[in-house]
Amino acid sequence: MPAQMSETAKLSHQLVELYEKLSSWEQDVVKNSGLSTAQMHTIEIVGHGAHGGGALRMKDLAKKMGVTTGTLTVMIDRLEQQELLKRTPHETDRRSYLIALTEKGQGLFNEHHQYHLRLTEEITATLSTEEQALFSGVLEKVIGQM
Amino acid sequence: MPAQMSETAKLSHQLVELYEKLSSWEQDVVKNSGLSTAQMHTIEIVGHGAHGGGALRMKDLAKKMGVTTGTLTVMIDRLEQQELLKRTPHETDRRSYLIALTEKGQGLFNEHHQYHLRLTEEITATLSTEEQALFSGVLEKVIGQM
DNA sequence: ACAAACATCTTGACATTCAAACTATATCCC
DNA sequence: GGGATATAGTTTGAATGTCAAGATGTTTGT
Repeated sequence: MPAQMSETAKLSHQLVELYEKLSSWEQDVVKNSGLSTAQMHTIEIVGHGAHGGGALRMKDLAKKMGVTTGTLTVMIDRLEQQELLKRTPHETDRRSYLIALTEKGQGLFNEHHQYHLRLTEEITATLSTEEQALFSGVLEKVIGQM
Repeated sequence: MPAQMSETAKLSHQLVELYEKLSSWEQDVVKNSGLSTAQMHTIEIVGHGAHGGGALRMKDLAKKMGVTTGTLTVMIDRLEQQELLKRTPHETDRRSYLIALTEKGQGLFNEHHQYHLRLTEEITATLSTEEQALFSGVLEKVIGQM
């Protein structure tokens, strides 16, 4: 089915392009913060966890980020040195820590979140309200498929 | 405008989520290839360049990837050792090389491209033909805004 | 209470990355 | 043409990121 295939190829290309652009946008934004992208990514995940399901343990955070706990140990060490986040003992499991943002880290997260909102506004500026709702609906389906 | 704002916040969150999922999907796929994600990314850019505008110089490739030329030198060294791509002298500028895929590299690129197509098919499986076309149209606008 | 499983940290070995210094070539300007 | 300047790529040194394997302390199941 060549017609169908060609539509898939087009969409695939667009997804790659979107990904590339988001990636380089994020790199540019992060560059001005003094952190590496990996460090900012950690801040983002921890910050999001704080909104959603609460503080994460090292293991869960590592899994979510796709790295080993050994990698995460030094990452958290560095961010803790910069007072952006902190380890607090798990209440019932003394092997575990819960990783949470400090006030300073929360501030950085909020600031970065604002950048995301601004980017989203920019890239949806040409869409009508209906198109935005539609885009959102399709994204929900697409994300659900992954 | 809180209603408008809330829609933007939702879209922003969805974009982040899409990005995260694409990212971890790519990591999983690449893991089984023996290359790092950065190396596969290089293969992808060079491969795409080959379709579009022809072979790239080191400097252009570095810019496209958001790394310094120093970083790219060792990246290309490694990929050349693995015979996935090669430097060829620039015809008129003897300071420059043109970076191109070898046959082996082209094979890897094609294989990876197939993975992308398959993923795209999967994640659009629940969309009707109209929704797909609509999604594609919105993506085009969005990408154009970046 | 004891063994097995678990969560984290530490260590050692590489890979990745950048900025800055360096080499070779190209371009500009007189 | 020829010297000054700019550019392309490489090399170097230092910091960061990464993993696998082993060590330590904790929890769980029996």
